[in-house]
Amino acid sequence: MQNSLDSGLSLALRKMERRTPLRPEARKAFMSLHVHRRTFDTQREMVREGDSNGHCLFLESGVVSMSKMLPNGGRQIVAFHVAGDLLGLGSALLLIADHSLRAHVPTAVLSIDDGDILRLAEDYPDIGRAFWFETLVDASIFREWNLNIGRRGARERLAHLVLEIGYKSEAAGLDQKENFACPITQADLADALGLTPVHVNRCMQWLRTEGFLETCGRRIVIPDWGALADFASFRPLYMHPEGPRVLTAERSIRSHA
Amino acid sequence: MQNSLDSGLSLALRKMERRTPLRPEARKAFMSLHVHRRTFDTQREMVREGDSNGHCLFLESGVVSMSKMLPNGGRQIVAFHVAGDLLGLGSALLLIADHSLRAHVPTAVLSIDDGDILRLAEDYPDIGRAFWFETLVDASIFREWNLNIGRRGARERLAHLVLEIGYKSEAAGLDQKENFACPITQADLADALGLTPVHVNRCMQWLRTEGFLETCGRRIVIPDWGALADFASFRPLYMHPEGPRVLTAERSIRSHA
DNA sequence: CGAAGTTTTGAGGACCTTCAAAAGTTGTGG
DNA sequence: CCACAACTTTTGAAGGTCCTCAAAACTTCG
Repeated sequence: MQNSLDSGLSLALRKMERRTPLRPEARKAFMSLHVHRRTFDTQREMVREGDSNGHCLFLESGVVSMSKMLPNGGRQIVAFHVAGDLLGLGSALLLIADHSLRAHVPTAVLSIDDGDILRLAEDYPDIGRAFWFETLVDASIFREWNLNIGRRGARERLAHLVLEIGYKSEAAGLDQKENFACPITQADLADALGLTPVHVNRCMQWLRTEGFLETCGRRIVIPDWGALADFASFRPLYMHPEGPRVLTAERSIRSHA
Repeated sequence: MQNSLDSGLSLALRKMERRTPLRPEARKAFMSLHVHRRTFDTQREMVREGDSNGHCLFLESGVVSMSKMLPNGGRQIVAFHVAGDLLGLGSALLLIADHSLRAHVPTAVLSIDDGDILRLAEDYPDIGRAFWFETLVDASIFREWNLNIGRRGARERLAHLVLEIGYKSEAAGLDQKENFACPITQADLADALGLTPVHVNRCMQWLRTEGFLETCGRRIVIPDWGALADFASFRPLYMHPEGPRVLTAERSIRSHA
């Protein structure tokens, strides 16, 4: 069993190291994390708003959304995650989950104890920095969603989300960004965009008739990436693919005391 | 000069320590940070989207907004900050600013070199954890804004923002949450809420006629906090006033190698 | 093959926007 | 201290985007 779990962790490590190279000791410590695999069916809630935290989740395969609810029943999806993502890094330090996590397809996660994550970040500063960076990127994506929901028209808004999902799928090594699986229903897209399912459907049709995209089954094809990116003013900088600042070699100058 | 700068830093420290107590060495290292004071007039841009980062800012006094622009001129304010807040912690690790910062009243900040922040986080794990926690809270607030903009009606949305500003003012020790300075124009509120200034004005009038709030000059009074919080489904949990998880004493169990 | 879920269609209406201008407030310099 | 300019808030009217409700067509899955 430990072997198959290892292979899952190494995916997380590979993804993290694409941005932040780690020192060998840190890599070894990461790989020796004690993990527990769990699987979830489609539409299954993995974490519920208000739960007390306890575990970080590494998404091995599948698609997961993070959402918040209103007392009147309104739901807002605030993020989508694909294989390779670290979910709920927040739970390492935040005591109570302020959001829910839901699987959109059959999904496998590796569950890691919060305390282990925290100790890892404390003992290995480069891992701590990598976690902090991931959190900063998440925050930046949330800001872009604010802009998207607050200030773009419905068609641009939908287009922007579709481009983001394609971009992330390619970055995760799952698909090409111009042709990718998108197993998210229009109702869920609506919840992510602050729109109604009916209106998402009409916007989707409009994007198709304009030739901006094609759908076949649960797959999306974007014939001219540049044209759609231009239409939606999509610039992937907000996902910070350039990676974090690297600390310069001169670590000696320590203090000003 | 160093003395007055010290008093600014100690405000930051006090605010951070309200959540995360630091060890004496860490506190001392924090206080010996090399800082540089800068002041900005009303409506002055402090950081522009696309700038390369270099400095974190500690907000000593004033009000600052973080915003993002669309090519068509649309602006979305994604956060407001008050005295005591650490702005642009992100710039420690993110190379390029994906947002602008603007002063809304005459404002003073202490500017700290990114590298110093990074080294501090690396050398003192408790400071690193405090920075990470601040970033997690910021991310949580962005999520709540997604929900606010995406799923609440205009009046609830405005009410929610007003409550957040009041709550933060009290938490920062500047005012009472039921009676606080709000030097933000309706046009800027509109940019934060994804609405037009005209509609913000009408919502404001409605909130007043319903008795939910009163305005006098640039001050807001909330006669019945509970009633307005209920109307806007405002629950401050998303700002995580409970503070971060504290690491248990047994630090010895290190690895599973 | 039937059941459940998802996408599509239609019609009417609400919420919020746009544009334009007046009234009120704040700040500045003579 | 007043006068004036600049900014902010307020008002009105008309229109568009997006919503609500409801039902039909299509797809997926057991």
